[in-house]
Amino acid sequence: MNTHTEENYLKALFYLTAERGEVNVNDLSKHLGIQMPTATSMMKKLGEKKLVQYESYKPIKLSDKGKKEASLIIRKHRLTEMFLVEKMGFGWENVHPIAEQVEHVDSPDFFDRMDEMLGFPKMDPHGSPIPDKDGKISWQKFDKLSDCKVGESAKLSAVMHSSDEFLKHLNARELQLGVVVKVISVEPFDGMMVVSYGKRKSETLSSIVCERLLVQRA
Amino acid sequence: MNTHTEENYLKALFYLTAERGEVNVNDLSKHLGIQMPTATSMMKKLGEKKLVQYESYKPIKLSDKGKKEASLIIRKHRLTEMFLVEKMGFGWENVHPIAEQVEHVDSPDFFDRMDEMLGFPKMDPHGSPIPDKDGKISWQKFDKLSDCKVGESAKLSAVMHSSDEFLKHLNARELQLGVVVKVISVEPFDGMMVVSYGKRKSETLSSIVCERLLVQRA
DNA sequence: GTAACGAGTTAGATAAGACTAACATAATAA
DNA sequence: TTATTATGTTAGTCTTATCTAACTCGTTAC
Repeated sequence: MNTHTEENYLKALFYLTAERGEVNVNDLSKHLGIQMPTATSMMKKLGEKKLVQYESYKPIKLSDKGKKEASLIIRKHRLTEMFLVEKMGFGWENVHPIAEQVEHVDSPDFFDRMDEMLGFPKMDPHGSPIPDKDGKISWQKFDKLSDCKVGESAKLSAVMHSSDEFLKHLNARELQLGVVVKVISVEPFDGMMVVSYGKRKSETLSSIVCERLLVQRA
Repeated sequence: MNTHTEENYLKALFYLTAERGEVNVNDLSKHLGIQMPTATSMMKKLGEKKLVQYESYKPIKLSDKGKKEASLIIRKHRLTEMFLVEKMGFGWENVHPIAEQVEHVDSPDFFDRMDEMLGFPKMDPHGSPIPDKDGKISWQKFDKLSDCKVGESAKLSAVMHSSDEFLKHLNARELQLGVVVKVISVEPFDGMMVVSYGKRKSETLSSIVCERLLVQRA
């Protein structure tokens, strides 16, 4: 069994690998808000436990074992988020800090029961895939809304880097997963988009927002 | 804010005080499965934080502040147990170890939501009172089944020292909270009781069990 | 091709929470 | 009342996870 701290390092490595391809000590320490020597010494430790492949001055890689353990923590996190939203009535912008704590609970039964009550969901409230019991993730390919052309319609399917503020921004515009958005116009200079969906016939979204909205084209 | 470890000490002190009146370092260390010096040093620390009144070689007392903090952790524990049983379908014999972990989650909203979903329950699945948001506990006076006389009827209202094995023992006899039990006979030598309830017309209970069953006389 | 800077490591310190060994106090029994 | 036993404390060590300061490696700029 790993400590909570070790679990948090594994999770961070998993996310950073998915996001940036390669992870170095600097990225990792910034992501976790710690100093570099702390990260270095933890990498040595996780290296000894065969959870990462670590050699001085080289990029850090999760081993297969490390990937699996990270996935299983992420599974617990995402199941918890889904449970909080679907069964306990929380808003999708409020569940992260709670799930961040509950994910460390050591009780397969607890999470299996959530899974069952939720009907074995494939996605969390932000559209991120929930790993299965073996830690396997079925990656779905989404397009960014920012890649859609004028006239195209697409279903909002997931959000990237879901922060509190970003999700509140979407809430204020009634942008929920499942909504079908049509691109009315794109500002060539800054990529700002005017879109229509539901009752909203002309909503303007910044390119920053459009980059972070993942969609399935109609 | 206190650490998980400190929270566990506060909880232990609260339970031991309720149970034995006075707590000494030896009791505390045995209860928590640690060595005495570890308990001594933690008592000094909690003393500095004004959570306990501690003087060398004297019994340990929780301060009012310490009592309140302990109650609030117990509140989270018991709400969680109730939630696991009522909303997630766990057996009352399986919820303790999960609640032991979930109780340390720092999120008033999370527990308030449980409370609300449960209809603001006064008792946990074992009949123990759930402290209110101020940490106040409404103690209810129960009799032990072992104090009842032949011919008396009483409603099973709570259990003491609810361990896994004890609860399974009750499950096997369909003894749930709320069941009305009638005392058929008492063995004078060892206090063993023959009782009837529901469909069970003649069930024999050891005095150990009867001592731990708390009832309200009819 | 070397200087400078960013990234990474080593060494040593600290705090929390545990331990053991050794000593001290208090309560109990003879 | 003294000896014995149980309880409690002190001192010192260990591990985990963090830090700072100082040194090293590597890459980019000139």
